[in-house]
Amino acid sequence: MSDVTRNGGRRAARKRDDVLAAACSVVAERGADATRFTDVTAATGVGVSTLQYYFGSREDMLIAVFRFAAQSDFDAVEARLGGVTGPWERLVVIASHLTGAVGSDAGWRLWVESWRWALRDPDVRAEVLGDYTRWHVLIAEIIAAGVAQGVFQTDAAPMDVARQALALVDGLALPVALGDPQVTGAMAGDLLADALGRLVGLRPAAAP
Amino acid sequence: MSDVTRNGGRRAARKRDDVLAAACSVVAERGADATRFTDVTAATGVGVSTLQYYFGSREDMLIAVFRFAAQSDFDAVEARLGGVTGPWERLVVIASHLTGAVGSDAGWRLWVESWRWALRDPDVRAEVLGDYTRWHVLIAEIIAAGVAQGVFQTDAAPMDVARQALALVDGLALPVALGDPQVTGAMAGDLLADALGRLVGLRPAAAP
Amino acid sequence: MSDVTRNGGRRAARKRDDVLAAACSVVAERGADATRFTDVTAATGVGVSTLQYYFGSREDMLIAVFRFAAQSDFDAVEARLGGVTGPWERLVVIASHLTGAVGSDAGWRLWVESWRWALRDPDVRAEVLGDYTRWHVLIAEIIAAGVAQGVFQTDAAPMDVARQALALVDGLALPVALGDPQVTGAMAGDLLADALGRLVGLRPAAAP
Amino acid sequence: MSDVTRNGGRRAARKRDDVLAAACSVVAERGADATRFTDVTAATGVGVSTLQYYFGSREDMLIAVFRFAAQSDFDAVEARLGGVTGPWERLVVIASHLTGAVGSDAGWRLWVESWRWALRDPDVRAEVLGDYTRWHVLIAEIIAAGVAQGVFQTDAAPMDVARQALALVDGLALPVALGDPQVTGAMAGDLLADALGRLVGLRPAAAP
DNA sequence: TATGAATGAGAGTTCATTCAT
DNA sequence: GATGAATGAACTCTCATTCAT
Repeated sequence: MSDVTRNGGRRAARKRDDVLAAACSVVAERGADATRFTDVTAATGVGVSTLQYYFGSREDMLIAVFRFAAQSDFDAVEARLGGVTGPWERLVVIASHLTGAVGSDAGWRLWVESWRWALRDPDVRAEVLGDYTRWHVLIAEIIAAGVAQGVFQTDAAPMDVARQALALVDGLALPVALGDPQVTGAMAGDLLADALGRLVGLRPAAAP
Repeated sequence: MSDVTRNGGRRAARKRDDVLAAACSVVAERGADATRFTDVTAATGVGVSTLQYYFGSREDMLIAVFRFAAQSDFDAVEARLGGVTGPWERLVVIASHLTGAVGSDAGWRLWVESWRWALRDPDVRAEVLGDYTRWHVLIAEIIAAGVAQGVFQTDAAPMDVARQALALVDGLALPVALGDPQVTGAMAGDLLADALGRLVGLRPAAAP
Repeated sequence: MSDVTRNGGRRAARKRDDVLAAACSVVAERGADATRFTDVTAATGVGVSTLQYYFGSREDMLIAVFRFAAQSDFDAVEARLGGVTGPWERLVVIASHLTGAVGSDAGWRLWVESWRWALRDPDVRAEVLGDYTRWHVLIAEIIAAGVAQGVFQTDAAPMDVARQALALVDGLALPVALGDPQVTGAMAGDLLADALGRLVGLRPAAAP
Repeated sequence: MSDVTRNGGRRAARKRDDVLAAACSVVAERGADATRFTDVTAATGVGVSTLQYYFGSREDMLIAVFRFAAQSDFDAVEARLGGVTGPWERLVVIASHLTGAVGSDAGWRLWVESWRWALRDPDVRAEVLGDYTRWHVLIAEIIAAGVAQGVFQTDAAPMDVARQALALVDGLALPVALGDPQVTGAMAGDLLADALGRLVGLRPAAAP
């Protein structure tokens, strides 16, 4: 394979990823069921046939979008966790990312779209549950570390606390995404921090 | 007019409600976007044009389903709360209902479908937020009563605790609905009870 | 048959005629093909079933409209011809009526709708040709009288001249109805009078 | 691109035109309002979706038919005028074409369909008025030439005479198209020639 | 590698009509 | 005499997909 070909391949792969990123926005805005090839076409300037060439069927494209979005989310959080060492602060980073308090709520919307698709598609379900577990494990590790460091105080299993914590995050993202006037982003952040603090047994001294 | 006419009207209204109930099942199973007139037709034996005669457009039918399901949910919980007086027990009733620990998870699925639709339709959003507030208020009243009776101990505003509690319920329903093998219904119930207890400051003496 | 019944019948017949008149307006505005029961319903407040009770099928209703409109037109012209005695003046009355220079162009539009329907429906064609002949005869009589009185001068058969005259009227109504900015109603009237004058050999002395 | 591609494009364009020509017949026979996609499908063997791919919506197809027919008409007359030089003869060519004395009356029917559509659609109206003016101008030029050559004798403006002449043609086409037994094609031709002669002041010497 | 042409399947909607009252 | 409920037929349109280039 010549350099030219390889460069072409790389360029093509990059273009495919660009299209994928644009498709994410479209799916986040319109919803997966309502996303047609034409919508992605309009958002990217790439023809319908080309999309099919890249992804296969429409369903394959949507699944590619879910996977891409999930990975992007995880990557983004890992990047933001990079310099943060305190268990409580790490928890807050994750929470604020997922509730969309930082960044747009496209991530959360795609998360919901993935859930929904997973309800009916076994393959997607497996992937979503896997991602779900990745979050649980990540959070559980933070909690275990917090307990070990004496920042948190709880005798519950870290994995259980992680499940409770992630449930809280997901559940609080809803009214924010819906634009509930009674639950603004800032309020949601406070409610979330307060509840997380109670769940992990945040010791008063460490409270903000 | 005559009794016959009135009965005819009543019978018609009942038939419409029967269709609506069946449509709820269909939407819960297939998802709102994927629910076609023909799907409801297959589930009810009623012709497509009759569905349109009853509901108007397909969208109107879906919205009718959302409304019907939300009201049914609320009615069911109120019925189940009928003989329950203890604040903690009342809270558990609500939680167990919403996570589908009792009854099918059709209710929760429809709840998710409503959210999703609400993200894009302002009218539905207003209704969903209204329903959301109804739950908040119901839970807040229980919490306030629990605090007054000394069963709960928290200095947070009951409405805020209610928001945290409902978020937990919503968030924990997700893995259950997805059939996460690591979070069965029973486990979710325990996790939920434990977390709710921490949030409302359930006094040890009252713990089950 | 009691008086009450007869009055009821008369009242019913009048109502039917009112509906028919309203239906004429609807057909003139929307065109026969595009006129639905619903459109007439909206214009009259009468329910669809009642329209069917009055007229039978939709097609029957349209044919009733054509017949009603044709008769109304003829009646209106005869009324306007009542006090007019001069052949040239009588001709002008007819011309001005048909081109819609006087009154709305609903009459002309319905005339066109009748033509079109007649192209495909033999029964309507027979009626339209009959009406057409009525106009020819009426005009031919006027021309014969004009020639007899020495107001017109032509050696052509009056019936032939009548056919030419009516053709002119019909043909000039078109651009007026279309709102051709180059052929206003007044201009059309002048063109028509001029051309009719030439066709019937209007003697200069009688020219306006 | 390549010859093959270009041929493909040309072939496609030709096919579209074939379909258009067939659609003209269908519209002429059934009327525009009554022309369904399936009617054109039956007449061409081309699938419904292909028609939509070619023309867009059903309305767009009808408008394409109108435009195509109008242009065809004009082209045909220009072709027939090719070798004819005498003003009177040229006038007769136009008249005989428009009344369908030569060729089928599909052209005239489509002309009527265009009028009708133009009554309700502003875009079509503009096009129809434009075509109308083209005919007016063509006829006016002939009349002016005839006057200049001394074949015609009239002091009216050529454009006005053209309007009268075209009105006559349109108006006489009606009974012919309707199959009025009292006005056969030949008679209509005579009536038309006679009336046109009077309108343009055809000098006896030049009469046929 | 990338894309336009063509097409079939399926959906929502309109509308006249029938039936019962 | 008049009308609402219910329903089947027909139509337009959208959209994913296949084929050829």
